[in-house]
Amino acid sequence: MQKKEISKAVINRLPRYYRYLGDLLEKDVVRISSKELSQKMKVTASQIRQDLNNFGGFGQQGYGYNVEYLHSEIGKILGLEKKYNIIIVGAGNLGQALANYVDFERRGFVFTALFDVNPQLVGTKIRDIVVRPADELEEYIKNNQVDIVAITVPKIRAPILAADLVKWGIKGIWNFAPTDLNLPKDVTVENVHLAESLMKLSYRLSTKKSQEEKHKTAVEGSDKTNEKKNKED
Amino acid sequence: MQKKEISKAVINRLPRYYRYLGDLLEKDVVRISSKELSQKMKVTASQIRQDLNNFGGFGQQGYGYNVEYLHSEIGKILGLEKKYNIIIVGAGNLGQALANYVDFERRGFVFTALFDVNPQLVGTKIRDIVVRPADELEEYIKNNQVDIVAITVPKIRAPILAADLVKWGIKGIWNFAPTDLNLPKDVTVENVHLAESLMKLSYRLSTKKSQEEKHKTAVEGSDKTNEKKNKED
DNA sequence: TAGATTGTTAATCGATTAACAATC
DNA sequence: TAGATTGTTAATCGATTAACAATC
Repeated sequence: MQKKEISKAVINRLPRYYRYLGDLLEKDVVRISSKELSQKMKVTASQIRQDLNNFGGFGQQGYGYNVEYLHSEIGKILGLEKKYNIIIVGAGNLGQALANYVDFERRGFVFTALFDVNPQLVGTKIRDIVVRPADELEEYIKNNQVDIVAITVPKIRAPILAADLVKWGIKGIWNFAPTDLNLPKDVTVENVHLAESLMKLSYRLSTKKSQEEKHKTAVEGSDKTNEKKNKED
Repeated sequence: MQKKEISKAVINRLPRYYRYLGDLLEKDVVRISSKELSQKMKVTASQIRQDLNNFGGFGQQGYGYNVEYLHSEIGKILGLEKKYNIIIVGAGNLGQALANYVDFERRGFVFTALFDVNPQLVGTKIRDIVVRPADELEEYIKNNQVDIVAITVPKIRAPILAADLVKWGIKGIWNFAPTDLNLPKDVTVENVHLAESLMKLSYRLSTKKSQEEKHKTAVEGSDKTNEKKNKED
């Protein structure tokens, strides 16, 4: 009785629901309807109800959803009731920035170690996390519970490192290197490609600019044509 | 004669095409067919051809695509032939990490200034970029070309900052604060939500784990049922 | 009970894949 | 010319939205 596969689009939206519900919770909001939430989040109420019903009925007809309950349920779906030990390989600026990001710990993501090849960095501390030499990585993984490895090494080293990590039993990789890692399918890779994010921004900036120019010309040229359908992400 | 709107899914894929073509270029590959590229990128050849034909015919029947030409054309589409001045507001770890990321400059993204409210940070330098006091932000924007503002301030300050930036004429925002910014539609916001990325990873880790358990049980219980359709992102 | 709002089915819309004629 | 591969149309698939009966 295989449960229907949850689509990736739905999963991508879950953390955003979780965030909005967390904000509501902080404001002591007790209940919310799909309609109210849809207005806040700028999505359709229908989509919210469809998304949630992939995981079960969390609401009540005529009432809506209990904020605290729904928040906690989505947390469970996202696997946030568990604790994750994360190690960071690459203690450069990005690795250090991650290690300093205390906020993740609230959600159960704990940075337990940092590694780097650079002897200058080895031994230094980020918060209370000491930077270890990269050649101790294998041993560390064998002797400690490591759920996720954040890869913040240069592009060229990332694929080799990833292959090693897999060999040593790692199943979760948070990849910041600007490259795709081709790993066995039982290994989960989540990519953060900052350069690509920036390119998307530049694409939208340049098309928006040229649209405005076109628009200006049109207005000057003929008459008012002011209607603008816009579809945000 | 309004050109058909390019879908967001297509735009999201463009930077990845650009990256793969850049890699091929470095390896001195002269031509590539949609089929070869599709195998490298693990997408369908049909999708590649459809995507590219949103912007015009870059290939040649019987030959494929010229790597250098296609790379350069996608670069133009992404707006990478222009130069973008980026300032960073929030010179904490993440802001510093970005400022240090030299690689963006190759693509025409130049960090020109850093701002922070913390007097301890003001005056310090990241590479050759000095950290300025936040109250000089408005003046700086008025006197310098600023194309993109990277927001790396705490969640609570982000919406107010963003509203100010818009007031001062900023049209492009690269938002790292874990909140949505509701801004006029002529302002382009690109979000990088690291916490949400981590939650997606934890979702996939926890579901994969339970699938394996289910799978193991199934195998033990009955017999081999080893076929696994998998659909990666 | 009447009103509100969910859960869920059906209709629509959009994106992906397949197929093939055009053409290098 | 024959083979290869694009550009593009048509078919399929999936995701979003609309609608409404169920029910609190």
